[in-house]
Amino acid sequence: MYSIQDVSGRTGLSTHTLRYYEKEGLLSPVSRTPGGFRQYTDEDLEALGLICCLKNTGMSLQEITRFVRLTRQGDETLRERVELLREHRESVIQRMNEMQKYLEKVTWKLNFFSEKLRAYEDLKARQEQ
Amino acid sequence: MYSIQDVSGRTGLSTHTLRYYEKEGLLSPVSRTPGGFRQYTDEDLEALGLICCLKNTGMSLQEITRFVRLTRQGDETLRERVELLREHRESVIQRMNEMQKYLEKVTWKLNFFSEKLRAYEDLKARQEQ
DNA sequence: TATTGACTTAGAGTAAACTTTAAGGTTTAC
DNA sequence: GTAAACCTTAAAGTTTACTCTAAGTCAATA
Repeated sequence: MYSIQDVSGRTGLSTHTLRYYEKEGLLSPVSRTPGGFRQYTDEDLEALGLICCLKNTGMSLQEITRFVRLTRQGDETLRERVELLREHRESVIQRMNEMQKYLEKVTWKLNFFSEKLRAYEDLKARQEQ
Repeated sequence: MYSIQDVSGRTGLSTHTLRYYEKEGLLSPVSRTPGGFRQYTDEDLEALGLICCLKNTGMSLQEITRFVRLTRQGDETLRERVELLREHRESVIQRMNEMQKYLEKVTWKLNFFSEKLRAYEDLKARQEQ
């Protein structure tokens, strides 16, 4: 069992964000101590891991919420969930390919400017002589 | 020479966004017809290409604006621009590596659910018999 | 027992990057 | 020559994902 503070440390999400996610339905209601404090289970941490994974690959909180709701509805929704993940996976791959291309352009520009800088500094050095 | 509409079509940016970028200083003031209409040059298109490249690799408009301003200041700022691009390149590579790891997790989850779906449908088929 | 940190709800505030609206002027195709 | 299409600026509005504040109560630790 983990306090909200523990979970914040482990996930890198602020306590505000953790409560916000729960309120928005990204995370099932977390169990409480008799006094009403949140007690996160290993399962909750696992769920948060998947949420972060989806979020960090560009899925919107809205879509993640949809996925989580489907999960809660049980095996009836397996097909839909598989479909959702498959589409997400494709879009991530596509985005990574795009990124790769953009990265090549950045690298090209960087080399171009590096070369220009070298020439410029050579020139300055010669002028100072 | 290209109208704002042409450029919108070529870049995928809306005419609103093109004007917004110019107003915000991401793009140097575009030349005009006698009537005041924007006339984009090939150079402008080139500049927009770099802007989109940086934006699509996660650079904020603020940072892009900084980069563009440095470019306008000439060779004095070459070192700074090289530094900026180098740092950006590193951050893109790091993000891509992270994405790769997250993608593996998504793939794993997808396979897990696919298998579960297969088992579930088998079960249903057997029940229907 | 005092202090620190947790809890609640509700709602306001923030930042980025657009996106739309308002009110009007310019071009061009028929 | 006129209507449709396209242009202008300035400013307000939208969306996403938080982030913070308020105001009051409860729990745990030194």
